[in-house]
Parts: sequence; structure tokens; C-alpha cells
Amino acid sequence: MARMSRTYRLGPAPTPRASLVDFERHLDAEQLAAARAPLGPVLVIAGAGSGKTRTLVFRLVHLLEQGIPPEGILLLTFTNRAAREMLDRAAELVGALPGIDPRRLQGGTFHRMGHRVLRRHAERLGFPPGFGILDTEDQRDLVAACIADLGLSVGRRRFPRADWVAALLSESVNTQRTLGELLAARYDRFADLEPELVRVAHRYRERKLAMGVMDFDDLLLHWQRLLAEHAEVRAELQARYEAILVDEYQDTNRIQADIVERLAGNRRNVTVVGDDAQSIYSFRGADLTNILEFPVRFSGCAIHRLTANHRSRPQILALANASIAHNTRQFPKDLRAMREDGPLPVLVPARDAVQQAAFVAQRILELRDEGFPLREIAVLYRAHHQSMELQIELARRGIPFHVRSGVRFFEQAHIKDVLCFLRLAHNPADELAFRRAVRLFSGIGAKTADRLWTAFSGAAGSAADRLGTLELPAIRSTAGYEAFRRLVAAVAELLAAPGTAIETVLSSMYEEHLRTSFLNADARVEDIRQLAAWAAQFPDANAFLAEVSLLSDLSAQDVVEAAEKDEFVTLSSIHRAKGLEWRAVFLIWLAEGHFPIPAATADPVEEEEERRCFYVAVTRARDELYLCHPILAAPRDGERILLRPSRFLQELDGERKGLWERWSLEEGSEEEAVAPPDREALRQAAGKLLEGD
DNA sequence: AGAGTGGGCCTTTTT
DNA sequence: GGCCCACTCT
Repeated sequence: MARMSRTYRLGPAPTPRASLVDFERHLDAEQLAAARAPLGPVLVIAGAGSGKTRTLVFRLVHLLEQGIPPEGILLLTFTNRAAREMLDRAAELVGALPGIDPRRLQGGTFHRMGHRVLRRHAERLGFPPGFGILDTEDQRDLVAACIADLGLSVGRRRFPRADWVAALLSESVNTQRTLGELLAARYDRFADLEPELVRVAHRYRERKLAMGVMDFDDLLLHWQRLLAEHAEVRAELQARYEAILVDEYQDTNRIQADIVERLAGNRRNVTVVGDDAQSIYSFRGADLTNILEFPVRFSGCAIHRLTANHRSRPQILALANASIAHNTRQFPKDLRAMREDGPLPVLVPARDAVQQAAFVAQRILELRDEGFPLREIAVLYRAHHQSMELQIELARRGIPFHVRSGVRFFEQAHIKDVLCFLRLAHNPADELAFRRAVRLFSGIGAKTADRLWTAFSGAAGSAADRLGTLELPAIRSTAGYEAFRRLVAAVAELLAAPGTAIETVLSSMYEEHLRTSFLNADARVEDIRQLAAWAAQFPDANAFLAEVSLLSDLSAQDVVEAAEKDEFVTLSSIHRAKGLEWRAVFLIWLAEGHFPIPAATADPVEEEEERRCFYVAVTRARDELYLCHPILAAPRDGERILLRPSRFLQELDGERKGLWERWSLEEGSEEEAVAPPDREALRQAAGKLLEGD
């Protein structure tokens, strides 16, 4: 199996010959069969590390070889990055082909591709072509405003919080169920509020329409509506996309599956790839039924299984297989390890989170000495806050790291503050942007913002026009308002130069605002400068704002990508680690009460999803796996709670079954956790094997 | 009246 | 770190 690249990198593009691409050289028999399956519906069940991405790339190349033009292929992936990676690899493989311009291949997330379609057809649905996109925070704020509009938050009768209501509306869209159905099935205690919640939903829809904005769910919902209700759009899209490829199909929800079916039309030329064992997005409406019932929806589909794991050492895979076997609702799995033996996974009980962090940090340094580059090491956890002690420890020791979880770049308050001036200047109907922007000026709070918005929204024309002509209500801070007016006018002049527009906001008032409000103002100012520099490459504010909404993390693009090429340990939530792999992986906080999260333990279905999450985490590791769990937690000052190892560890009974070896950290000497010497020989042998690859 | 501030409380995962 | 609420300051 030496010919199989462990890293999935394709290396230099092979010289195209008559057969163009040498499939046999790069693929095993299962992968080859899937990649070369005849046109028509194809389901590929691809176990973790079985070369799913590679197979999909070659499937894409195969479709091109069948004469489908690049623009006729639609690749839907879970992240923009995954799409980019696959399209690039496919482009490399077919690069020298005459007549094929691989840059015309289209791919991205469902949301991005929906956005692309909607930009062209928004007016059919009553939205402006340059409609804005609400992120989760905007969505919650608008829902809160709708609840207030309807007078539901007043009175002592407890109405659910805006973020809960927003999540409910979102779930309703993504699962394609009515609020009534959803309440009856899952939120019985609020069932009596159905009429009020329906009114909120209506109001929310109206206000988005009035503001000319869509939320993330709308990008799917309205795409689906276009396909369902506008025959000419449906015909156009069906004609354009001769082949559809969907990655991570196990994480699609009902509306996404419906879009795929409608796009596919009678041609039914759909390839979906996924692994039911890795479905971990049910909170976003992901429905395992999609992949389990694909053969029903697309009768006569070809089914291919990729069962050879080329990623992990057999010892790691054995642990993963043993764990997932505890789940009941799944395709039976027989994932075979293809690599040579490696070290056993290591179980590391730590006294507490601090000792756990110390162990991880120290072990990372040892691994680096043994030849593991830092970029080949990751620490994964269930919830972002579980990374805190480790972040402190790594910083203390000067170990460079990069955190993938947590608040994303574009969601930070200071970034959103600056952006709302561009949003407002671009779209004067954007009430959320108006309120947020105007309240940054001293002396203007919620009430004054209300009055100003009433006056502003009653005026006509562009944002600058309105501010010039509106009848100013009686407000306290006319100086603040005047500064706001001037700044918006200036930004409106700079819509064709978003980078400069951002610089203008920063220098006119925002930098000063940051410096008087925050100790870390320098870092925030630096973020905004970086944003401005990045914005400068866009032709106008509209294109820039759309990209900001859909990108969701800068890491998908330039900044962190550059950083990752350097030497950084990765810290990541398990969810964001999906599809990635490292030579050494640490899992931390594998303790009852923390993993699985307590909210998921009551329901066996949710517990199975947590176990899949654990499975995903374990299967990220290629060579070494460390399972860490603290024994003491200190939730509050002085309070100490004994933690048992996670049920996912207990049920494995790993010591007796030889699934792992246990390391004991010596009390009081966490600075010097010991690695048993016999591991050295193993590791060196492993290192040699790897180098020869 | 309304803007601004400080303390208590909770915190899953993400396009 | 963010949200909500109560309190103080203008």
C-alpha cells in the first residue's frame, strides 16, 4: 500500500496521456469503481479516512472526461474550503486538457451557491438584487425586535428568549416542519404559545422583506422556492447543471436534500458522498434519513462503499471501530486499517484541567523534538470553552497555536460595528445596521435611535439623501447625530472602495471609541486594519459584504491559511475539525458532564450523535492519539467535583481489551510527565515508515 | 427620561 | 465574554 499517499495530497499533476489521468495509479479498487461509476444517481458510503475527498475529485475528473463542461458541474460541500481544495485538485489533474477551463468549475457551500442563484433572481421574490445577509446575531436581534413589536415581551407571562425563538424558526425552515409540528414534537411546554410564535414568524418575514435582507436559512429557503415556484428558473438551472456532486451528505438537512432533488430533475445525475457514522450536525437540521434513504429517493442508484482506511494506524482505528459499534442507527461498518502498526492510543487521567493542559503542552514539545511538526498536531474538544486552560498554558510556554473554534473573525463586535456603516450606506433599509451604527455615538441610546430610525425610514432616497433631508426629532445629542451623519455620507461616497471606507470609519471615530472602551484596543484596531486591507481587493461594498457573510471565518481564506503553513498547533472544536487530519491528536475533557454534553444524555438519539462526535474526533488522528480526562473540576470558587471518565471511554473498557495504554502523571510534577521509554523505539520506527512514504 | 455602568449568571456544536 | 437587570448619573 506504499503507493497510497497517506496525506491525500495529489502531488505534482501527472502528465496527461491519451487516457488523460491515471486513475489506477491513485485509487484503490473501491475508490476506482465509485469514481468511474456510470452517470446517474450514485451513493458513496465512505468511512473515515477512506479517501472520500480523493474519490470525489476523481469522480469530478471522470465527469469532465465524459464530456460534461466544467460549468455544468455543481459541487456542493460543507465548507468553502473543501470546495476550493477539490476544485483545485481536479484542476491540477485536468490542467493540460485542451478545451477545458477548470476555473469554470463551480462549487461551494449550499448557502454560497444559493446566494449566487438568488443574486440573479432576487427580484422575482421581492428582494433587491443587492440584498444583505443577516448573521446569527442580527437574526436574533431582529427576532427580538419582532417580539417587542407585537408586545409579547411585556406582561409577566414569560415569553421565550429571542435566541430561543430564532433557533426555533431556523429549525422550522431547516427541517421543513411547521412551527406547530415542531412544538408538538419537541417543545411541548411551549405548545400553547403557537399562535404568538406564528405571529412572530410572520412579522420576522415581513421585516426581512422590508429591510431587503435574508438570513442564512433564507438562502436555502428562497433557493428552494425559486426551484419550486418558478418553472423558468428551474428549467434554467436544471439545464445548466448536468452533474451534481454533494460531499458530507450525512450532514445535509431536508431542505438541502430537496434542493438537490429539484436541481437533479429527470436527469438524476447526482453523486452523494458521506458517512452516516460522522453525522454530527443534527442541531442544524441535518437528517441522517437523507443518506439512509437516498436509495429510495433515487431508486436504482449505484451504491459504493469505501471500507479501507488509509489514514490511521490500526490501533487508532480499532478504538474508533469499537466505539461506534455502540451505536444502533447506522449502516453496518467494516472499516479496515491499511497502514502499518503504530503505538497504542494513550489514556491520560489528569488531576484537573490545569494538569491536563500542562501534560498536553509538554507532550507537544516532546513530539516536536521527535520530529512532529507543530502543524501536524491538534488538540480537539467538544466545546470551545474547554480550550481555555490550554490556551493559557501554551501561551505561557511560548508554543504557537491557532484556535479554530469560538467567535469567528467576522462575528466580533468591533468588526460588525465597522461593517454596519457600509451596510447602511449600501442599503438604507437595513434597520439593524442603522441602529447599531448610530448608537456608537455618545449620547445616543436605544430610545433616541428609535426616533431617529422613524425619521430616517420615513425619508426617501439614499442613506446620505435621507440624512440630509430628514426632519430631525427632538434629541439630546445633536453633536453625536451630526458626526454620524457626516460619517455615513463619507462612507456612501466610498462604496466603490470598501477598504478605504473602513479606514474612514476607523479614523473618524471608531479607533477613539475603541481606545476609550477596551484595554485590548490595539488588537481590535489591528483587526480592522487587516479587514480594510482585505476589503480593498473587492470592487464594491456589495461584493465585499456578501463575501463577509458567506465566508464566516477568515481562516478559510488568506490570513490563517498562511499561518497554518507555519508552525502552529491547532486547537479546534471537534465540529470544526471535521474533514481534517493530523499525525498526533489530543482529545481533552473526556469526562462525564463534559463529553457527552449533559443536555444530550437524556435522549438516546442525541447520545448516539455525541458518540459519533467522539468517533469523528478519534478518526482525525493518523499516528498518535491521546485521550485525556481531568478527575477534578472546579466549577466555582472552592467547589470541587469528582469527574468520572466519559461514558465513551468507560464503555470501551480499553485497558482490559488492549485498546489503549494508561499513563500516570506524577502528582506535583506535571512539568515532567513521563513518557515510557519503550515508546521511543516504536515512534522512531513509525517515523522512518512515514518518511519513506 | 434616558444614557451609561457594574454585578450576577450562563455558556454546544455552525452555514 | 456576553446578556440581563438594577442602579446611578446627566
